[in-house]
Amino acid sequence: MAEETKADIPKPIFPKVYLHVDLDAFFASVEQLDNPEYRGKPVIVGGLPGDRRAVVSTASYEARKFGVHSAMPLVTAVKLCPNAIYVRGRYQRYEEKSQEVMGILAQYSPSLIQISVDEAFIDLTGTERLFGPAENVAKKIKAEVKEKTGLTVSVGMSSSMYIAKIASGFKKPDGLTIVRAGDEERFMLELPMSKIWGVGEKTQERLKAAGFRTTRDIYEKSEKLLMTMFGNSMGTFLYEAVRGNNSMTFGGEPKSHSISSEKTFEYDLTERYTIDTEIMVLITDVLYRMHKENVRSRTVALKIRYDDFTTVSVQSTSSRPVMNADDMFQRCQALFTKKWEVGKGVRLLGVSCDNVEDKSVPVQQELFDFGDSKRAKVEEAIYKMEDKNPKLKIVKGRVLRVES
DNA sequence: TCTGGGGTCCTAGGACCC
DNA sequence: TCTGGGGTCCTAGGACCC
Repeated sequence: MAEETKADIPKPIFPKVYLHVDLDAFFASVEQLDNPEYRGKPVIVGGLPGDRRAVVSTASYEARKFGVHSAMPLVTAVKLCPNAIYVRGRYQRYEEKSQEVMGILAQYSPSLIQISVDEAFIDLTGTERLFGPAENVAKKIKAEVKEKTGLTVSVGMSSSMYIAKIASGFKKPDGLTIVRAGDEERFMLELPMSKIWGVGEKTQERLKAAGFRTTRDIYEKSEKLLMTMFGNSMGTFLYEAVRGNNSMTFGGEPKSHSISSEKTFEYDLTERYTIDTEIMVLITDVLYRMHKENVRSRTVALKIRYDDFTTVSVQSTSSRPVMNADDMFQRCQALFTKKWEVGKGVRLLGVSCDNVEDKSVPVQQELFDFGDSKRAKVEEAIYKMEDKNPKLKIVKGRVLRVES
C-alpha cells in the first residue's frame, strides 16, 4: 500500500541539498563588531573576573589560542588569559543580530530551520533554477552575511542535514565544507569519534571502554550488536550515523515542550526563607514566559543542586493546570519539602513547567472553577502591564500579592 | 579547572486498565 | 496458588546540544 502511494505520486527527483550555517564565535563576534576596540583581541563572554560560578559562554578566536573554550569555568579562563576582555553578555543584542542573519538565509529557501540562536539548516533542494548551484548559493550567503551584518559564518553542505551539520564545523571560522554526493560514508569514516554529533563525553568513554577507537570500528559492527551494547536508540543512531544515513528531518509536529528557569547562586543557600524567596523569583519568570507563549501546564518540576553538585529533581502532575503564582508556589513548596536534605548547601534551584499546552485547547470547565481563576485573571492583567512596559517590575514583594 | 542556563530525548520502573 | 500482554501515564535520573 505504501508502495502504491509512492508510485502514484510522480515526484520530480531532485538530489537533496542542505546547508548548515553556523555563526563563528557568535556572541564574542557581536561584541567585537559593536566595540571596535575589542577587535583582534581576546574577548570572553560569560562573566566578569570575580564572578565565582560563571562559565565561558563564547570565547573569540583570539581567546581560544590561550586554551579558553565554551563551558569552561570562568576562573580557569581568567588564569589562562588574564588580559582578555570579559563581558557578561547582552543577549537581546545577540538575538537581534541573529534575526538579521536568519532574515538573509530565509531569502534563499522557503524551508529554513533555525536550531539555535547561531545556527540554521537551509533546504536548497530544487532551488537551482532560481538561485543557481547550491555551492554558489553557499558562497553568496557567506558574502551577503558578511557584508550586511559584519559577521562571518561557516557553512557545511551535503545531501544530508546531519553531515552538513558536521561539515560546517570542519573548517572554522569563515569556512565552507562540501561533502559531495557519494562521499558521505567516506567523510564519516575519516571523522574522529569525538566529532560524531550526538556522541558526548559519556558515550565516548563507553565506546573507548568497549575497544572502539575510530568511526570505522563502529562501522564494522552490526546494528544488533551496537543495540545490545549501547541501547536500542543509541545503537541504531551509531549504526546509521557512521554510514552518513542519519535521518534528521525537517518539520515534524511540534512536540510537548517545557519552560524552565534556574539559577546557580554565588554562595550556597541554607535557610528555608531565602530558598523560598528564590523559588518565587523563578516561578514568576516561568509564569511570565508561559503567559507570553499563551500556554498552560499541569506538571510542575523542581530541581535542587547541592554544594557537592549532586542534583535531584521532583515533579508532580495534577489534574488541573497551574492557575497562578500562589498555586505554583504551593506546589513547589510541597516538592521542595519532599526532597530537601536539611543542612546541605543549595547551590542551584530550578523550576519548570513541563508538557505545556496551548491555552486554546479546552480544559474541562469544572477543573477551572476552584476560585483560583480570579487570581489568574488578576495576574494576567499584571503580565499585560509588564508587556507594555518591560521596565516596570511589578513583582517586587517576596510573594506575589493578589487581593481576591 | 570545579563545573551556567535553556532546552530535548531516552531509559527504566511503577501504577493502572483492559 | 504462582501469576500474560499491551497500552498509557507518570516519575527520576542522565546524556546531550548550543
